[in-house]
Amino acid sequence: MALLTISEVAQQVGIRTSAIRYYERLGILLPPSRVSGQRRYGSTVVPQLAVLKRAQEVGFTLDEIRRLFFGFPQSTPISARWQELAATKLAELDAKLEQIKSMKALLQRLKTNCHCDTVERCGAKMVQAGCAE
Amino acid sequence: MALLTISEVAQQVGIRTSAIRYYERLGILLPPSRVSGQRRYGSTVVPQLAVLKRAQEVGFTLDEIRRLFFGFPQSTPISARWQELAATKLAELDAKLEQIKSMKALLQRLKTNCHCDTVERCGAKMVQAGCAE
DNA sequence: GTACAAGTTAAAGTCGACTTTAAGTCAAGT
DNA sequence: ACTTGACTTAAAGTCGACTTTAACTTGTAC
Repeated sequence: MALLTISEVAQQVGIRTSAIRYYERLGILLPPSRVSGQRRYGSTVVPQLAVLKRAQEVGFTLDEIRRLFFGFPQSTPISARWQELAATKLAELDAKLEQIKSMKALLQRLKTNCHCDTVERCGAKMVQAGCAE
Repeated sequence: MALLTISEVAQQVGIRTSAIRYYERLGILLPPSRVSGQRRYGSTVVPQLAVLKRAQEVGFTLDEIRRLFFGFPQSTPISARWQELAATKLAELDAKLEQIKSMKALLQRLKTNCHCDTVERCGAKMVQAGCAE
């Protein structure tokens, strides 16, 4: 099984080499072997990075991803790890959803109900009742 | 009509004095008059900051807020300004809503459908079909 | 006259996820 | 011998919205 250079890994996964080095510095990727100073990766790093990428897509921070990889007893299957971290994250996503919905509602009211001429009038109404409400 | 010091303004609006100075540096607030070097504000600054705050609450950046205040012909009423900027912002908020919804969906599928043991297996499946799909 | 509170400035720090830069190493090809 | 290309590192830069810090001035109270 051939070892991969950092740029081969980057290309296969679709990220930059600088990101890979950054993940290593953060302790999300274990330091790989070296050949005359250069990193050489086994092929397992590709699926690892795929999981990292997917985890980012669903909203996990790099800190949480490090916990996903290294924050459980080694015997804990990845499925169980997902379970645990997903519960919290889903709640966070729900909170964000609600926040954006209320931003939308507030903006909609402002758009349709505001008839102010000046910033000062508009702001004065907001101080009292919220202008367009 | 009494002039307000920066900390009086800050207290009335519920923000820090450092934020007020920051807004002035960005050109969102006009430089006020001075008394022996210190800023003195007319009371119109309070509703102005109320509008700024509200604009932030509905998702506008400081750059967009500067446009709200100074990016239109002076005769343009604030209501018309809101109209124009709100249209774009509502579309952005909708996009964010959709993004979060798809993150939720993806995470949900991962949580309920993933039965992988190892990160490598899970990632390998993702490369192919997305694991839990 | 001196301490204190509140103001002033420019510059640097914060957070997260990286990227960019500068300077250097290394193996291979001509 | 020399160039090229790919790699290495540490440190600094980026974005946005501020805050914090350090050093300084000013007016007022005792």
